[in-house]
Amino acid sequence: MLSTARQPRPPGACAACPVRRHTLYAPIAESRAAEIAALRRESLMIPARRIILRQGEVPSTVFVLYDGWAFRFTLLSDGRRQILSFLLPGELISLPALRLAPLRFSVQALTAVSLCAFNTKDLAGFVQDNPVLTMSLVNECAREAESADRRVTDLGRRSATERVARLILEIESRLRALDRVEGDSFEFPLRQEHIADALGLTAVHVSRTLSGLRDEGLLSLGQGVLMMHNRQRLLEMFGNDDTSAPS
Amino acid sequence: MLSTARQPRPPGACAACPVRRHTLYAPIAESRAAEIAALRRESLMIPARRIILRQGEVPSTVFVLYDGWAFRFTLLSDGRRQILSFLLPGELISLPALRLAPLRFSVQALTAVSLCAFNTKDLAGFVQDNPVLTMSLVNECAREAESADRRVTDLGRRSATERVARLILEIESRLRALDRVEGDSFEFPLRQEHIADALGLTAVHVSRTLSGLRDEGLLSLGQGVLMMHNRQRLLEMFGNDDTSAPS
DNA sequence: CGGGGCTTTGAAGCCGCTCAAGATCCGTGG
DNA sequence: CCACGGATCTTGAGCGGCTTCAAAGCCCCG
Repeated sequence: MLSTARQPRPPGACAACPVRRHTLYAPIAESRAAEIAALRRESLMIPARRIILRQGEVPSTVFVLYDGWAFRFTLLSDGRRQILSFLLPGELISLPALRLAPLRFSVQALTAVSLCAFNTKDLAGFVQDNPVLTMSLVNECAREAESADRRVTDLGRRSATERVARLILEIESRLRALDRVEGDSFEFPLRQEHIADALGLTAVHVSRTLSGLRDEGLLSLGQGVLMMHNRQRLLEMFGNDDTSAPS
Repeated sequence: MLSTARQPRPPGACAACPVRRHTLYAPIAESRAAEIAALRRESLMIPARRIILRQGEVPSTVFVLYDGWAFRFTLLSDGRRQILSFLLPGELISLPALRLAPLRFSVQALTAVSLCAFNTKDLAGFVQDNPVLTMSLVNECAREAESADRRVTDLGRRSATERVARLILEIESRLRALDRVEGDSFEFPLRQEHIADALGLTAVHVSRTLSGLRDEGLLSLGQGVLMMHNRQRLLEMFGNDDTSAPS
């Protein structure tokens, strides 16, 4: 069952890591997985809602999200929150940490998550010694920049309905790449408040917006599972410009 | 005189390049400037408003902006425009080009502009062969990501007045690092429509917003020159969270 | 002395916000 | 198994920030 509350899988041996091909170090030959394993310091299980990294700190640890969902965000002085991105299994938490500069955002577990921890300096050194990994890092960086540009465009120039639909399409596309979409439905643990804080809206208006999409027969959402009733039409209406990975 | 209409300086010898210490290849010893010079293919003068790079193409040339202003943007199918960032002298146009992937944005000259052109593959090779440059590239990338995050937060969670004030503070801070601020005033060639398209507003409302700031005695804007009458207060009111480089 | 681009100002309207009350869901403990 | 309580979602009513449409003023260049 696609339950939000299920426990995340604990990380196992790197050699058999199912998310490996989606991580930064994907290009490393399978035979060299031992080198990654040697770098790994430990693995962690963290409950939902726990803060993983705090804005302002200089983390000595870099995490790879093994299972579960997390998100990056900033808090304004008056309490308003902006979610900058959602993090899915296989993703690094996070690149900027490799700079040894103070973090400009915090990271919080959305569901319960499991993490692999690497020493920042060890990983940085390993990346520098492997040109192919460095390119992988630059690529990863560029992909993140593209996704930030897409979000800026959504916030600056699109309506609430467009934003919500496009966020859902983006997540579906990323989950599909992870092979976590079954038919037309997939795990979707975001609360409406998360959607609102990511898209510059209020939770109340997200509720109305989702009702609208539901009434149009485009999708339904409940029990932490999202179901697309008409993915084709959703794509035509909202995916035209540049959804990350159209299929 | 700080005129928008002045001709941009044409690039001279790399060894004497005044923007060198602000570019990607800043860490390269001055004595090795010849290696950069050898990579440079040509230099260009481009008039205001000309498109420099087009969304969708895979540019074989990477440009460094030597003098003048430019901006990155995307166009939606219905004609709406979102400006993603403004480019100032010394900056690369642009990183993602090094990936040899189709560009997700276009670049346009805001003022007349002079550029140094490098062959994409040559530059990519040079960067890969110099670990210190690779780190520089990653850093540059991370800085761009941070700035995109800041823009997302502004668009998602701040009022029109906050957005406009913070854009001005950001540009002032970047120009200051380039030593292009004289006292409280600096060159500011953006039309109100550029501000609007960068901040998710309309030009009309930017006009009202600027009037408000002017009436508060905070700044004045005309002839392509912006003057801060009370930088201190402007910083206190709008710079609290994370303006790129507070001074 | 025109004329085109840009800015300013006004009036009206709409999208999304705020405040508030109910309904529903879900984990917890009896 | 049921009852409770907190979190989440839904719905309504009224408001406000920003937009749209429009007209007039300004500025600079030719």
